[in-house]
Amino acid sequence: MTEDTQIAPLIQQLARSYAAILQEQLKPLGLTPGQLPALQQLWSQDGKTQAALVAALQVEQATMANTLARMERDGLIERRKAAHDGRIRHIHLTAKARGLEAEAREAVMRAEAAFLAPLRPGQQKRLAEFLVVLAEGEQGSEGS
Amino acid sequence: MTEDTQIAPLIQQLARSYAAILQEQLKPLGLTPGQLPALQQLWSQDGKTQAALVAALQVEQATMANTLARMERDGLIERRKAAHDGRIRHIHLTAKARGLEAEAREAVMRAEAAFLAPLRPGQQKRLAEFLVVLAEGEQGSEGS
DNA sequence: ACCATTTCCATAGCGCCCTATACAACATGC
DNA sequence: GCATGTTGTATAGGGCGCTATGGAAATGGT
Repeated sequence: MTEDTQIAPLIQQLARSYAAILQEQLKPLGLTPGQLPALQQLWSQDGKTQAALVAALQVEQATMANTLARMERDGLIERRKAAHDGRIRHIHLTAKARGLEAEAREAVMRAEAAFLAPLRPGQQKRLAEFLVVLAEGEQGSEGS
Repeated sequence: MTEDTQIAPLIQQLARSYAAILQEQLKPLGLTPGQLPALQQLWSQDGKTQAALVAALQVEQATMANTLARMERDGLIERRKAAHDGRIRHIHLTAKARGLEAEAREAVMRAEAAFLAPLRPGQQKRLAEFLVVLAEGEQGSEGS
């Protein structure tokens, strides 16, 4: 029956499905899914610049600027301009954001677990391998 | 090193990556990725209602209404109200949209092929099986 | 010193997803 | 027959991704 299963649309659907699960887990914390990657970066090292976040997370600069604006509006971060270079703004977590780290980490783990629940651990591992190949093959596939 | 590879974010990234590839393939046709699912439904059977499209494609009703509004604006569809029931609007393709079917089909196949290129066919098949399990497990997991 | 370029960030505008709400048209109960 | 409920769409508003553009601060060449 299902001879051409159309993998790509499935992935898009799963991405939306996971976003919904994660959003539900994050709602009690007052966080949104899009804020998480930036928060994780800043939890590991506070004071990064926007350019550093853009480089670490694979999003466009404008996307990051907008996400940071929402996070500032929500009282999660402050942007302080560097003394020695007026272009650069270091992103600093507020006490509120620092206090959310443990709970957020648990929420992410719950979301990931719920998302992957239909697969057994061994299958999850093989799935991850395939996805990594796809992700690495997609960008800069040319060359060795 | 990579003990918890974080599968879900990978899927989100791949979904964005595929969207970019598909968008590039569709651009010459004047179509956008979000219009495709509705178009495919209508190519297979013209005149479906919005409710039928919502049921077939897994999106919210409001999302479909907005997508259809953009498609109407772009001259791809017409919405005609049913004679016997003033609530219902049958969605009909324009000649322009009908003429794009073959090219769009090829564009989708090219996008899918480019996306999956890093994996060999056998791996693609196993990946598809995993994803189907996830997709089916995610929605309505309760019951038999 | 100055002009051109580069670097870093912000803004405008759009696509597509969501929830919540509004509203018109049909269906039903009494 | 009329109020009540249900059904099919539309609208409002927001998140998060993108491209394109603008602007301010540093840098580099002459």
